[in-house]
Amino acid sequence: MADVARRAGVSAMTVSRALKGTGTVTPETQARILQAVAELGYVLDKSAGALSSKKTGFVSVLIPSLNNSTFSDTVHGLIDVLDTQAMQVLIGTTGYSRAREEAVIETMLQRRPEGIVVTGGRHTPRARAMLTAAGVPVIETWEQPAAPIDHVVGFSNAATVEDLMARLVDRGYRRIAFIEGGEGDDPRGEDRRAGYERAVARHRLERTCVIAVGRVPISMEDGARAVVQLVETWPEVEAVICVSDGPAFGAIMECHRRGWAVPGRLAIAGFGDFELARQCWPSITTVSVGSRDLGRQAGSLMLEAIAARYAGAPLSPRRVTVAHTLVERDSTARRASPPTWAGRVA
Amino acid sequence: MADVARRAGVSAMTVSRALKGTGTVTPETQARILQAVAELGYVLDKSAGALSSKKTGFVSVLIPSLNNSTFSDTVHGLIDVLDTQAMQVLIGTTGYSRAREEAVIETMLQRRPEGIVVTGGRHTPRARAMLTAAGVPVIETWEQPAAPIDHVVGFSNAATVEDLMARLVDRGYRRIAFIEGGEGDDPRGEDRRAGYERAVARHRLERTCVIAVGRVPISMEDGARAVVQLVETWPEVEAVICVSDGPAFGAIMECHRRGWAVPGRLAIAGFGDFELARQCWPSITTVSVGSRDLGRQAGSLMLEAIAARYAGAPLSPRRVTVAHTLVERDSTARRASPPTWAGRVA
DNA sequence: AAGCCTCATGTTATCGATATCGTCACGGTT
DNA sequence: AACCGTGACGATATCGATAACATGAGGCTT
Repeated sequence: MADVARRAGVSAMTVSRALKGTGTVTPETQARILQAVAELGYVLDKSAGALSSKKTGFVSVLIPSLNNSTFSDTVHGLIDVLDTQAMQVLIGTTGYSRAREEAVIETMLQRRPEGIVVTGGRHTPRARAMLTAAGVPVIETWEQPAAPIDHVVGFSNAATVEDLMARLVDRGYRRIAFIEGGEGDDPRGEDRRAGYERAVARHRLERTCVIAVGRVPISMEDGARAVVQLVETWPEVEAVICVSDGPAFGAIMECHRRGWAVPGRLAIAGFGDFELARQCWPSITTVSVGSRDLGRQAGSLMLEAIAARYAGAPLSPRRVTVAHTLVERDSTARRASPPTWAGRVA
Repeated sequence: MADVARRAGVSAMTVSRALKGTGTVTPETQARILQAVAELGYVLDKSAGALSSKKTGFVSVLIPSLNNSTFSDTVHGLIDVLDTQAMQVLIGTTGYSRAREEAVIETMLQRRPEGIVVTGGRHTPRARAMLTAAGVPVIETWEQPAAPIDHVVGFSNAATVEDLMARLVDRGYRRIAFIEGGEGDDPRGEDRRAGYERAVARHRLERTCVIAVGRVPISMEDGARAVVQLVETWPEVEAVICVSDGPAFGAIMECHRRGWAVPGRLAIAGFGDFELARQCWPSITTVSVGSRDLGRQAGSLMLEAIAARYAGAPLSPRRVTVAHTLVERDSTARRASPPTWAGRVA
């Protein structure tokens, strides 16, 4: 930066002002500086800037995995918003493990983010302590923790599945099963299952039928395996809810392979409203939670919280509930099961 | 850090040494320091460390989008490897736009990454200039640029589709179409299409049939629309290759909806070997490029290049070609078309 | 026993920017 | 004409760590 200053015939301070738009600089000086910058190919060093201004321009976000389109949507939503204020998102993946989450949080804190967004509301005690002690806004997402660390932008996973169950019961299904992950730590999946169980009780259904397969996040293939296991174990089951759209899709494809009509033989629903659910044949009944919008809302709240903190009036903990929508599609249609091949095969 | 030093009765320098494992510190001193750290809840500030050591611990990676499972797989592979050396990955998304890529590169350079991984081999002139001038290892991935900036870990998109075409021709298909994106900048998609065209010429097929729909990256729904358009435009077409597995899946589902047997009426192939392709019914013939492994290889090369640079012997540009594999599945099976419903509908 | 090496630790300078305060010139006010 | 406010810019201190060199205590060599 000193080089640029010399070349433009000004002080480093003026260069700094010119480059970040703050303070007052004469248009001519500004032009001279920008030209010097261009000639020298100078690039501002934000690490240094961060050190003196105590603002890193980072917001950390922790998600279980990048491969899950649902969470990457949320991250995209966050980026959409934070990008407008030139804030950069530092992404960390926790691999559905609280222990890894704790480790990632520690790494992240070393970068002094101005805000932290985490997925879920259950953490190791040390993780929780670190988040609290960080002294920056924290947003927990995708759940509705009973005792939030700070802010929350989420929804109740249990409630979504309860609603879905109510709909299925309304459509006349009584023997409804649930497919979930067998190993690993997936609090949101557990909540959904709890919602299923509550619904079974509330609607006085005969019994709960839960098939647990694979390691979270369970795959399409796990769904395929699970549906077979389900039909073998409880042949009387009429409908099944999968913990997410991936396994629901796998289950449907397996039914195709075996010639089990969906929803004729078995109605299948998922969670998440992946693109796949809309495009699948039959289209999959699911719950939409608007992941990208969830990310955007978290982003806006984060900007507000950061600004408030610098203004000396930290935001008191906010709880934003994002709406979920039941998307009823063909895979649970009660009669005239749309995907029947009768008469359509050439 | 001074507080920790005082509490442990040592100098800040010793604390620094203890914390980053470098240098020599007596076990007792180490223990005392770690205890002071724990008591004070002190967290190292890497921005400051980066400034003085001139090592940020960042590697930037630019991908078109997080939502594309293929690229996130590559990023995961990168993280797998870089994590072992406590290097953090800074992810930037370019939204399939060279202009955005240029902007993101500039932002990234302000963070002084120790290495940069970009997707693709075509960039704006300024982007290229910035990458060159950055003075750190650069790896271009997912393509085989003719004139690389520095290192390359990729494959020829054209060659993969040529291979796939050869296989289809081998299976007896002669009228083969290609479905691609209509708007937007997707160099890899264009390469694949070029491979398709070369194959049409080489095998002396009657003509090229290209359907372009939607904006890149094209969706499942785009694939569904495209296949309808295809059958209407060229009813004689026997097989179609889609620019990726997403639209291939959408096309297959649309065929189901319309009662067009796959592969009986139309064989359909994709690209990328998404999980969906394996689980779909019929399973989708595709090209696998091992995205995660690609990421791992890029990661290893990056570590090597970074180490070499610090050792004063920068690595001369390397070109790593990752193998692609044809995965032939049911969606292009020539006869006894597996997915026929004859006799399986109850 | 003198000399040397090694190990653990301390001192000082520095990384590259920005916060803060100071300076100076200029134009408007009374 | 003296005064004051404002705008443009400079000088200095500082952010929090680490590189590089210095120091001193012991153990080892011959």
